[in-house]
Formats: sequence, C-alpha cells, structure tokens
Amino acid sequence: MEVRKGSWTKEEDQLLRNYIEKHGEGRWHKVPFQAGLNRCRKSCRMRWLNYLKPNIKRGDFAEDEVDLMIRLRKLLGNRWSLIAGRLPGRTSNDVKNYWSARRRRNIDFSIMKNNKPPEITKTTVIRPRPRTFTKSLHYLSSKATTSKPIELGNSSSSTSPPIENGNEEWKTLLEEEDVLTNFWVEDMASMSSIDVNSTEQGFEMDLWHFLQEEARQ
DNA sequence: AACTGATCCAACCGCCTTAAG
DNA sequence: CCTTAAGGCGGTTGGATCAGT
Repeated sequence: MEVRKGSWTKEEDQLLRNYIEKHGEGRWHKVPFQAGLNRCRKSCRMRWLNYLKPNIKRGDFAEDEVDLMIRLRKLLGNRWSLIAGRLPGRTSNDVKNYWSARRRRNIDFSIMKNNKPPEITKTTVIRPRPRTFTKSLHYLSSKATTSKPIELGNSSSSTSPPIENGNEEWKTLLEEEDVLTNFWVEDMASMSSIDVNSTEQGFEMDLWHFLQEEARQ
C-alpha cells in the first residue's frame, strides 16, 4: 500500500501528537504503524520536528535572531540544524527557508546591517563535521586526537559547551566572530596546506574545543 | 475582477553517518 | 569486514498566498 504524501490533515496531526505524547520522540520507524498513520517515518519525524512540537515559535524572525543567525551562518556555514539549535523555538527548516528566501531576493545582510553595498569576497565555508566521533571514523583513523565523543550542543558531557545560558553564551563567543573566523580559516589552511574545505584532510578541532582553546589564551 | 509574477513555507528527496547483526 | 536499517541533514520542489497591474 502506498504511503500518503502531501499536506497533513488535522486528523493525522492529532494521531501523531497523541502518539508522541504517549510514547515520546524517537523510534520513528515504529511511529507510522503504531500511530495508525499511512505516512513514512521521515514524514512523521519532519512533521513533528518542524510543525507539531510544542515549543515551536512562529512568525517573523526578530532582529536579534537574524543577527545571531548571520553570525552563526558565517561561522558554521549551512549547518542549519546547528544554527537552529541556538535559536530557541526555531527549526532548521525555518532557518533554511528564511535564508534562502533572502538569498533569492538578493538581499545582502550587510546592507541590512550597515547600509553599505556588499563586498564581493570569496566565501570560505567551514565544512560540516560529524556530531560525534568514533574510532571508525575514516578521517580520524590516521590521526586520532580524541577517543571521547564530542557533541555539539549537548550539555551532558563535560567536554561539551555550557548551554545553560543558551544564546547568551554564543552571542558572547560570537562577539569575536571576525577574529574567530579568520583564525579558524588560517588554522585550517595551515593544517591542510591547500584545501581548507576538505574535512578529510584533518580538520579535527570542533567548534567547542576551538573556543575552549581560545578562551584559555 | 482577472491575470501574472514573486514570495513563502511545508513537504519531499537523496545522501551520509552510525549502529547492529 | 560487509550489509542493512534507521536517524538525521541539507537541497530542492511545488502549492498556496500575496502584491502589483
């Protein structure tokens, strides 16, 4: 039997909501069957995370949210889920949609912020990194620096960023965005000698550890 | 009122990573 | 090791809505 596609009905939303309230998030492969939904697991997960989850914020982005988004985007590249993780109530889909909408309209954020024409510069994207490291990770196999999992945005680990203060912590860190970005790019360039975009070539310091190192100095 | 182009945003798709067998 | 299933992510699509003519 074909799974349903397209917009969700109120009934489907309610079924999913009921299921999550009863069983909690996760085990998405079981959700469609157990909730009585004729949807694929991904569709259920997407619907919950982007629409039904209780703390989701709707409406326009506030100025400080946009500001933070710009800084995080500059620092992290298109890591929408990470960026959204620092914007309470916003989903990665929201952030992604917001950003691409602005890009389509060809509005440069520097104009919004500074009333200056955009500078044409080469964008250096810091490549995505896995959220956790394992020994089997191919690019660590030759030069492992840590055997502990590193988790971005998880306060449970002693090596993870303190996120009790949420955005404030990051805002403070990002005050130094230019310094950080320049340092980071230079550091990456020196590590890989040519291609700063290549994760394979040993970019091993994650955001938090990098910031920790910075803080110590 | 009717048409059209622009914009928004929910949803889909394909790919990657990880864990388990 | 290899395979497979599941979770998760970013890019893209397309229908709905809005704004201008």
